[in-house]
Amino acid sequence: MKSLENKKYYPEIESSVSFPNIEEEILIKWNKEKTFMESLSNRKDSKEFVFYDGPPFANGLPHYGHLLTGFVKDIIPRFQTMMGNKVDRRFGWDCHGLPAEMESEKELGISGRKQIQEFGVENFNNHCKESVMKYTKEWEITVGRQARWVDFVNDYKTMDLNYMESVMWAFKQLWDKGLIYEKDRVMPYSWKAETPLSNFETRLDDSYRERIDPAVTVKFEITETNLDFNNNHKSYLLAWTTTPWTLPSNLACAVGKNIDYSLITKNNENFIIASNVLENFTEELKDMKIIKKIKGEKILGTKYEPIFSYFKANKNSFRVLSADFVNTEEGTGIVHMAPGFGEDDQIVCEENNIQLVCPVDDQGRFTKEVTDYYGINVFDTNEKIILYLQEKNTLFKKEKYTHNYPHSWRTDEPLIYKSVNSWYVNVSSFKERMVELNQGINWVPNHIKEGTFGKWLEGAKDWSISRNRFWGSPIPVWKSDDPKYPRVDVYGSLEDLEKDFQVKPTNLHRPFIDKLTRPNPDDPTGKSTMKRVSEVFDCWFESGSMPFAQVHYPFENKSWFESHFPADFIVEYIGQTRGWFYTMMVLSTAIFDKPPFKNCICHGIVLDKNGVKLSKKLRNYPEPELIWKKFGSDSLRWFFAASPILKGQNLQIDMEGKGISDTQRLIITPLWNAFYFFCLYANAEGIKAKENYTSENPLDLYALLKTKELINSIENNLSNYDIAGACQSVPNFIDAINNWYIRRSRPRFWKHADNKDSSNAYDTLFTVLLNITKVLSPLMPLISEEIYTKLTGGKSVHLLNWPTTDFFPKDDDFLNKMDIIREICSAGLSIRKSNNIRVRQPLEEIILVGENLEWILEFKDYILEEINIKNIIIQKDSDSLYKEKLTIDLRKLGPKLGKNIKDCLEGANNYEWKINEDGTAKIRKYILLEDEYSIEKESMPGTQSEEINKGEIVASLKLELNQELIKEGIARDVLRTIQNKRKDLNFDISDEINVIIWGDTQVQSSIKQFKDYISINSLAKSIKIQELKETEEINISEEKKIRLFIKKN
RNA sequence: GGGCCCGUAGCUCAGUCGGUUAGAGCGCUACUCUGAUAAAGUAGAGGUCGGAUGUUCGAGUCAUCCCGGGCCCA
Repeated sequence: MKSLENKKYYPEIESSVSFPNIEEEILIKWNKEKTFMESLSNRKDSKEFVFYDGPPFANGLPHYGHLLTGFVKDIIPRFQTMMGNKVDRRFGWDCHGLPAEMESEKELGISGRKQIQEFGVENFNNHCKESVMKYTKEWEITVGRQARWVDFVNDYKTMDLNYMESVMWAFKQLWDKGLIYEKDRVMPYSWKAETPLSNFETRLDDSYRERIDPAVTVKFEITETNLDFNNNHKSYLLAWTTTPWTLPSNLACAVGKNIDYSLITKNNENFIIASNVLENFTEELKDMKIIKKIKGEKILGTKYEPIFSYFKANKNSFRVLSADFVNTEEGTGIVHMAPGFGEDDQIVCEENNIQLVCPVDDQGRFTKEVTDYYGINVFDTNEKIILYLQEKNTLFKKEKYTHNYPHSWRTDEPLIYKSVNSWYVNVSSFKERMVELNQGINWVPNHIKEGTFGKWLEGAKDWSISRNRFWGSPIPVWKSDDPKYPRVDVYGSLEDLEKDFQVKPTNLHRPFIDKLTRPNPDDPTGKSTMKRVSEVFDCWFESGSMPFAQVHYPFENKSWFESHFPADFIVEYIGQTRGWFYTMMVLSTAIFDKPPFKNCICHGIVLDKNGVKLSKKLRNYPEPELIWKKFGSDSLRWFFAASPILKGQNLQIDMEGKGISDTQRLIITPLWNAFYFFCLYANAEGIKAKENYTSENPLDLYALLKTKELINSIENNLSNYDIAGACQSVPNFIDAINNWYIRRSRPRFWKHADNKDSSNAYDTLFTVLLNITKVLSPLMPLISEEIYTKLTGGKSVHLLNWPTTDFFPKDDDFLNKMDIIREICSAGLSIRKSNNIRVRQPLEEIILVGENLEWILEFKDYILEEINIKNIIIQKDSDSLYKEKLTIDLRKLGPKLGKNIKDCLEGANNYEWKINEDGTAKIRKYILLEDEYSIEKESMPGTQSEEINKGEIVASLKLELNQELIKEGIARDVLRTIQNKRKDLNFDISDEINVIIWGDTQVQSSIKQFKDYISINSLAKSIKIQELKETEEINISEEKKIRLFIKKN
């Protein structure tokens, strides 16, 4: 069938290939040919599509979450590039912050502020600078292997001088707008790291762990109250706490106004406690008597004696206050308040003019006011304090309490809540504006806008942006060191600094920046000095500054920034609604009064098989390396892209990568097979195909229209940032091409290279493959590149424009027709199945009943061949095959008939209806208008007929056999048996053979009659009918057996 | 305790404006077909749509409550 002198226009493709190997070769090729750069320079003068790349922490290795984000960060820009836009992709690195410092401390074997200072801030920061970039190589390798195109050369780093200057500028902008203030506030505080942490810092690293703490219920002796206990005993408030160490700092107690409390008495002591917690104290309150029940508001104003006397003189203190946050879930319904160590406590006490006390130093030790515990870490004083309470007879109850408590992610020590001085952005003053601006952002999934993100903005609190640390952008505030001559200077540029300090800094890091001091201009004595405050920025302030800081705005690139802000598109995981999305929103609203981005995809979290977050400790995920080697990165990309994870849901991934192998098996391999088929036969026939949209062959038309449909679908979905939606249209398409178009067209691809229809087939398949490699290129960039380049010899599919559908056929109705043809074939096969008639047995005819079905005859051959039948009969109606069934339009009739709809429905289903001459229908006593019902065909019960296209067509097979048909069936059985034997003997497709067969007389006569048919299809040079005693009998069907011998010619 | 998301077949998920008998893909079983294809076709098994109550002629879909999971905030 093939001749050796045929010219081969396509590479010889293996049917089974190693996709990982192909991928690696493509990556090498891209590298060599600098394809990414070319894709950018091609679009030099095009409209820009602005993408912001969120900077990862540089000192960790990339994991699945990064891979996932990375795929999306690649898919959308590739698509937009093909759509004619220029899409810059600058990589960014988040260099500053606590993780970087902690890593350095570990590497240097030092810990804590004191040791860093001894080591030298300059040395320490130098080390941070090196250490923080140590995994950049690994990042480049991984990002490269996932076929993500990123510009690593022009990357930005948050530790660059230019970047830091822009951050400084941003702070000055906020300062000038009056949005910055400095204040003591209670914050999560790490006494190991000696710095407060922002609330999202404690969350993002999953810092909550189980911890067992003592929980004590203590007695506060009442000194003055309006309550009447009807006796003269001493009275006490019962309060509960899991942090006994905060008791020395107690300044008040709080109750809920509307909570019910009981006044009770036992053993000559009175107590106040919430009524519905009494059952938790049955033992301690055995034999108690309830004096009366009251609402919390009656207790307000009651005064008590502090347990510790350190702050006895504090004004307005030691009273019962009202607080909304009090509940009776745990404890006593009376909350002990230490405003130095609880945020809620602080707010309530401030409202009541109580000045807070905070007798704990930076390292978590009591200061000297607390004489008894001076210098001891607060956690170590818990037991000592409990002992003291016992001695003083103020301990009412002691328990162990297990709860989730935040820990420092690095050092594992429990955090404390502690009042510290910090710089704040007054976010609450413009949160309404953020909510408004948020309306202009398109979120994927949509519910993020009003849900997670919208709600977060509505409740936004002021943001603590300073950290008492070393490695970070400095807070650019200089203060007078003498409170008698106060002065504050804030700087927004290097130039401003130079003006006042006569030096232009070349490094804004500590300790260099701290060396800039000058005499206080407001101090006539000339003795005080302007010194920088010691804090550095929260690194989230820096990443939030990325839109402008990455280009050193406003000092450079002014017009660039103005045309590249806001971004068209960003993507990160859903948790960034508290992180990067949020901090960008804050800064962008405050400084520019604009949203920072227009479209944002929030993807979900990658989990293991059991729904547990992936973690290095658990090793509960396959190494990316393994996935690359086994399946390649396109499989992983598709697995992610087609999954619900892009709609904010979680995605489970198992150790063996099952979902990933399914992707390869169900998507990539079938696509490859279509390509392989094309190359195999085009080479065999010596054909060079060309792009051609004009074939009128129905199969070609169908393939082209399916392709057009696919292009439109992927384009619409990707334009709307619905990547999973784009993927979803592909399996159906591949099925149509492989299992219908190619299968039905197969004979057109061989043995008649000169034939017009054949070249149409080649051209069409070529055109289909060419177009799908284009539209799939964002979704599987490596495999589509391989197919494209092998198919066309072109440079790269990624340098092309998105295909236009202008050239494709317009007859979209044709698609429906062909789909009905496919349905008819399914019905035919189904009828065969239920009647137990094998497909090789030809049948006489298929009967199709319905209105206006003549068009089906155009497609006659496909049906005949697919279900092995001789003829098609089309009829208008047939009483024996179907009944007419009336279907009511419930949407219309439901409201009209109300309760009677049931009766009407029953009538319709029992065929108690008739159509009137005016087109109305009568069912039982109801009259239905013409548009309130429809008539469909319903096949008669039995095995011979099936409904198609929702009852518009009924198909039936004529099942009777005659001698001719039986003989032909036997001939096909024989052929199949010969073919199987060839396969068993490993003969080549083109080997010619000689055949000897023996069977009964019916078999013999079949073979004689269909000798040509058998020999042509099995490449048999000769077929002899001859007795074969030695060879085994083979069943060729349920009834027939033959003996068969074949050998190569 | 509050907010957001989710709960539909063994698995992964669709399910429009509430509408008659709840779908797809994968997996499983049987049969069929097959010289590009580790492919394909036909069928079968597999569902109290997390639970309850309510609204309605009618609820997977709407409302309320509860249960379970995830994320976030207290």
